[in-house]
Amino acid sequence: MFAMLHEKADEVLRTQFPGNTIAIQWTVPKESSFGDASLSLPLQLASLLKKKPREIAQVFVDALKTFPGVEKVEIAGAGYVNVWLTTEALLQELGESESAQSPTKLNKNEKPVIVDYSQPNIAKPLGVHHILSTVLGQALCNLHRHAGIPVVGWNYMGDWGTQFGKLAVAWEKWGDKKKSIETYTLDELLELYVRFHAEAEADAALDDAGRAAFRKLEQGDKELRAFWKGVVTVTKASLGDIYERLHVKFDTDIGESFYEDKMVPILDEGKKKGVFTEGKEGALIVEFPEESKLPPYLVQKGDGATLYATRDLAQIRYRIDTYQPQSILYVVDVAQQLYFQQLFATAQKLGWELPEIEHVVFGRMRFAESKMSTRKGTVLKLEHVLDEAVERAEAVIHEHRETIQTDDAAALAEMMGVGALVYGILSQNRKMDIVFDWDKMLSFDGNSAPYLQYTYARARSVLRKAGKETSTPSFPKAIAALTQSERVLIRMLLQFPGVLEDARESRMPHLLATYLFGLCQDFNAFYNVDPILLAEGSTKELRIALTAFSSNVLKTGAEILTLRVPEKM
RNA sequence: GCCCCCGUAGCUCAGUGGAUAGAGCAGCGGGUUUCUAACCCGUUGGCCGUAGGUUCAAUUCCUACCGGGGGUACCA
Repeated sequence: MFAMLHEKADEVLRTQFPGNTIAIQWTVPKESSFGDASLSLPLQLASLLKKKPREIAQVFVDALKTFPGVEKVEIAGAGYVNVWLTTEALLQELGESESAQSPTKLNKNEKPVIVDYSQPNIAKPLGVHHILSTVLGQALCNLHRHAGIPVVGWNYMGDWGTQFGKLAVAWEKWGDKKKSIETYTLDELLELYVRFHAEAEADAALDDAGRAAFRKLEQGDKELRAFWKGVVTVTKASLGDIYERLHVKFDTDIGESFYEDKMVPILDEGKKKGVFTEGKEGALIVEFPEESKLPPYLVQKGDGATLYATRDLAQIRYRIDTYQPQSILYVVDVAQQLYFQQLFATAQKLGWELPEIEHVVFGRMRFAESKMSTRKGTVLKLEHVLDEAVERAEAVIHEHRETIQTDDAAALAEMMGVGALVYGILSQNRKMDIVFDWDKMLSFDGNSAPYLQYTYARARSVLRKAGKETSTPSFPKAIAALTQSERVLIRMLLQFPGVLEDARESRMPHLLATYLFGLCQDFNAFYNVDPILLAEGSTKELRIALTAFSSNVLKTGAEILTLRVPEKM
């Protein structure tokens, strides 16, 4: 229907006002008194043609008023064309949009999108701030998969670097040798790491020992390799539990260590091509043209050691060669924006044929009081925040013990608590900084995960009572007239496929979160005003179908955002 | 110094060329013989940081400035 409206308007534009290249853009008006679809094109045309906007609008009105499925067309305001659709057309359109509720079949011919996210450091527990990249990245993976696009979800582990040398030294000095390294907890490892930094402040020799140990590890020292492997094993096991709670899944967790033997060829290539040149103190750098305003980019230290930058170049090469991706998305915070500009510019200078490559930036998590530091051990652990969230959810559930319907309060608390935290992050524009505040992060009412979950449970409850729990929504052929709240809800439901597309293409999951919240508001308003089970005939049929449709959209949308919704609560 | 992001209601945030700038929280007033009141309805509250410019139309685009955050070669 909308596609046909678009064509018709385009036809009018081409035949009545030839020679104009303005794009037709139908919008869904905010106010329902402006119709189901609106066109502001006459205003643009008017200034180009030096004619009155309302006269131009009239041409569109005349052409559209007899169009099938159109109930009413009006000129409004300065020269808008507002179109109302017939009930039949709206319901038909709704039926056609239903496919957005289930994932599109995987298109195997399409090249994959690599999403690089989470990026934890080995030997350290996840801090709260890690949740940003983790859930944003997962939501982006889900959005693409839902559209049938192949995805490689990539957890790029920080499993290499000087910190292992330091940890090895700390373990050697203060560790409990009776315990094998695999039986250490992350907390115990962190303790060693923190102690190392505390003591290194007074004893500079420790740092040297740490660097020396890492060099030995790089050279393949057997004992250190075993230690390193043990630490990696311990960390992965511990991370796995948290990822499961967050409903986050990766396709690969190839980390930094994987690229150890893949950097020399890159360095050689860069030198041969004259892209890498000698900088201060024997370092290898990339210089960019004056007008780019990019400062030099360091790819090898003066002492010959490699850096994160070196590994990232090797990684781009590897990803292109192995996956031939259509795009690579780096879900990394804004502090590394310049770094990624330099990285991408360097890959270009090397003359590589690059896929679309984008730094999906997000703001930093700040703390009202003080900055976090892993080295000082002042990090707020993600696990702790999740537990606190679930505890708060339990308290809320307890408050509602008189009316609660759930069969599994523990599962509900987990769903609500974790959901509240995740929703708080995904409902905000990712570019904004987030100031960590317990009450703000763990909101349970208003625009929050529990509100979505409650709305879903309510809808499901109605469907259970109607005996329509499992059937797919079926809309009646004809309905006399729609109530105001039915119409508002239908218009909202119609927007779901477009929202998924916008959220995916702009890599902005909050568009989906905002939409779902709006849908809940419209559904709850409908639920409050229009009786569903007590209605009769085709009205009842319609309302049950709308309830089923809404609940399906809610569940689909929520799960793309990694949330879970309960059947009862 | 230079570069990037942010500045919208008391607070936290949506909206980013179009009609009267929205929501949540907080405040005030209502709604339960109806399918879950974890809800809904109404209401109070805005020089959209400041000043110019572009446009038929600017919170949205451009320029400058002010305020906050981040970055700016041997960390990742």
